[in-house]
Amino acid sequence: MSEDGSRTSGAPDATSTRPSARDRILDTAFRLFYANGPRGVGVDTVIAESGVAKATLYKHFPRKDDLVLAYLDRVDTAWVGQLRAAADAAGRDPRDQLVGLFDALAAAQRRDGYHGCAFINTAAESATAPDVHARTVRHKDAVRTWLADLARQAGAQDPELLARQLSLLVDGGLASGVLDADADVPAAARAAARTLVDAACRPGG
Amino acid sequence: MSEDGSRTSGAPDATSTRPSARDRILDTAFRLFYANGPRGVGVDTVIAESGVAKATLYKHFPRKDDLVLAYLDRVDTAWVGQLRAAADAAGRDPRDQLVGLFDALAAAQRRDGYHGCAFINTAAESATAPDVHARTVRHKDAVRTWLADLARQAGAQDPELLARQLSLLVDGGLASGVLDADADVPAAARAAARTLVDAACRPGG
DNA sequence: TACCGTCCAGACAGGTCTGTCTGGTGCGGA
DNA sequence: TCCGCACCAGACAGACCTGTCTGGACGGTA
Repeated sequence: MSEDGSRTSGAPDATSTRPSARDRILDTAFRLFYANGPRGVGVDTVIAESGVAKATLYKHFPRKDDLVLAYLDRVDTAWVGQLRAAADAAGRDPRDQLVGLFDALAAAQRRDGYHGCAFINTAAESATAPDVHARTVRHKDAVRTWLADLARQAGAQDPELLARQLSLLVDGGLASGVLDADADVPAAARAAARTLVDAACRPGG
Repeated sequence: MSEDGSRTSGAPDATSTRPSARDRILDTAFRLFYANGPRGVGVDTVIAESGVAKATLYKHFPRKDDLVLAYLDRVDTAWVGQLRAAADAAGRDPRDQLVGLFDALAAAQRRDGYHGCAFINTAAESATAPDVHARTVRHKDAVRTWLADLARQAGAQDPELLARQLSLLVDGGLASGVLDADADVPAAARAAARTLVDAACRPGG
């Protein structure tokens, strides 16, 4: 995973050094891929907007697919971090955390250029791409495992089921984001989460 | 809307007439577009597999986008029909219908070549396509309006909210279908729907 | 027979895409 | 001073894509 140690050696002069070519490529790819879908962005565009030579790009990412996977890895880190932060901000009660994580959905919708779930979008446009497929499954599994842990801490009757249900709500909310960032969606998802969490954690239910 | 009256004149011999060129194009496009995404299928492939001349295809669908929209219209009709059929099969109680429609999700997942929601997939891969965008929004609105009607008949406290929540579950289930037809997804969605419907229709809730 | 509409077959132009290759620049260390 | 490394700039090949165009076959009708 960690292959880049350019930062560990210490930059001598932070003001004069611009980001490395690799970082510029990734930053540009992240922005363009999310906005247009990886398939909708040519390598030439990434090159032009990141101010990098073609040979440099292909040195760091021998295939375009490698760049797409690196993009997905970056999305994974960012999105999981946002979900955890929103959950933490909701307090110490795991039940509140399971509901509060939907604030990340609301925050994402408010951001400019919001366009739904990068994983779903990428998987949708590359039907036959085992690597993309695998990354997406791994990402969704990681989120669901985390949700199941929280559900277990919350004392849910069937933590796996609750995790899957909340995961459906998250994915549904993100999927609708491809179209229009309907402001009512996050609130509805959050309310549904509250209902499901309460029902799953009720002693008799 | 209705521009083709080839069927109304009455076919003289049903056994010897193969489908019209237009139908063959649409059938082939439906199959290929759903499997690979419209962007992943070239016009030449549609022509080859439907046994049609290029000029014929472009006579019926002057732009490839026109064919994509016709494909989405066909998906809309089919999917809405399946949802309504599943709801009807669940009995006469609107609450049962709101839950039973998730059987359509289960049935879809069992079908060979299942690949999630054609609308979401198409919208995801064509970020800047107003027509595709509009058709998808129209489709989702139609489903949600129907759900809201059912929710109103079921006596839900806030029919619009319940409709939106169930819609999220459907979309979430379909979105996950792009990856793997996880057999647990429809059951979880159905169970969540039951919980949400019960909570929304409870006198004190 | 002559005509017309629908259709098949395929060449073609013009564009975009990925990935390779050549050539030149600037910098740090031996 | 020389070498090696990372990088910039851009030409190029080969494949694929959309959309247009030509030429001909077939069936029904006057």
